Amino acid sequence: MSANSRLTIAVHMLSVLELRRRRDHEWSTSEQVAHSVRTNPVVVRRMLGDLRDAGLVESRRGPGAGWRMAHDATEISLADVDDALGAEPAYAMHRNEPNPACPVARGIRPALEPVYARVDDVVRAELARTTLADVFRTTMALAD
Amino acid sequence: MSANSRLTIAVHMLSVLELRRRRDHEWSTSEQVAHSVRTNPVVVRRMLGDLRDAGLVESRRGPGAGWRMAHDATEISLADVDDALGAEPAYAMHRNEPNPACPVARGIRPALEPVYARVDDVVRAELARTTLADVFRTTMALAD
DNA sequence: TCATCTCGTAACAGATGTGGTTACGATAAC
DNA sequence: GTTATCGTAACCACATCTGTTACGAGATGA
Repeated sequence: MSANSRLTIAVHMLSVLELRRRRDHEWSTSEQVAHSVRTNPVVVRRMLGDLRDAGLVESRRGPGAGWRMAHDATEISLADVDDALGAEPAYAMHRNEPNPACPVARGIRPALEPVYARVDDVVRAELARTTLADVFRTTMALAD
Repeated sequence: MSANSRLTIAVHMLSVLELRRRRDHEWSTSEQVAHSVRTNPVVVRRMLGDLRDAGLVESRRGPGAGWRMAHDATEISLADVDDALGAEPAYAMHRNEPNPACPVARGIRPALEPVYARVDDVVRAELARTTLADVFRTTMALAD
């Protein structure tokens, strides 16, 4: 299984917050967000909870409570969202230690490390080029 | 769970083939490769089987059989290996259809698609810059 | 022909990650 | 105090990946 749809879901949730805010609903409930994503409100609260811990959204409790974005959509990039989700790099080293008796096993990890670091850099740089406002604008334009 | 150590393992296996070839062992068995990676020979045969289907390695059966690289290490890039493994993009769309009654749900996927496509492009481009020969050279240099 | 070696591959178990669900306490508005 | 909603634990279901056993297929050489 891959964890690779989490960024999509998070951006979807944030876009729902943005849409509702523009329609004069400052706060949105996990139930309302869940309805658009077609998932369970607990799933929404879990993921928005991660985003709140990273400072991207705010939550409020009690009646009339819910969630809202903590910043303007122009100030949040997809890289920020990916970070907030604790996303792991696309490529990782061995899960189990390889055999140190073999020179390949000893040297392969330090050899691949800088390669993977560069890959991670370009991914983050590319994600940083797009903001939630960009995504929201395109989303609305393509909704019909 | 993430499938993200597969490229590492594959490059490790190919490097073992390269090392043994340079030591005048043209063919290597899955048992020998498994010893360096510290895994099961069947795991090696499965993964090298994928690489063979992509034309990166060759296999032979019977006594004295095994595996060898099908090309020079300078001619195979990490992007080729990743392709051969059938690697999936780092980011994917929703697993379940979102609610078409919501404009965000309707527009979010076409809006994110080009973003993810660009991410995939830069990842592939970065991986294409490194060949197996590059990795092998660095691996040997860092083995001690 | 036969013994032997190794690949090729099916089948299954275990670990792990993600998402969905239920449940219930905490909090805040009225 | 009633009500709405978050916060979070607990559990299940499901998919993927890895490791393992098992055994047939193919090739070599005596």
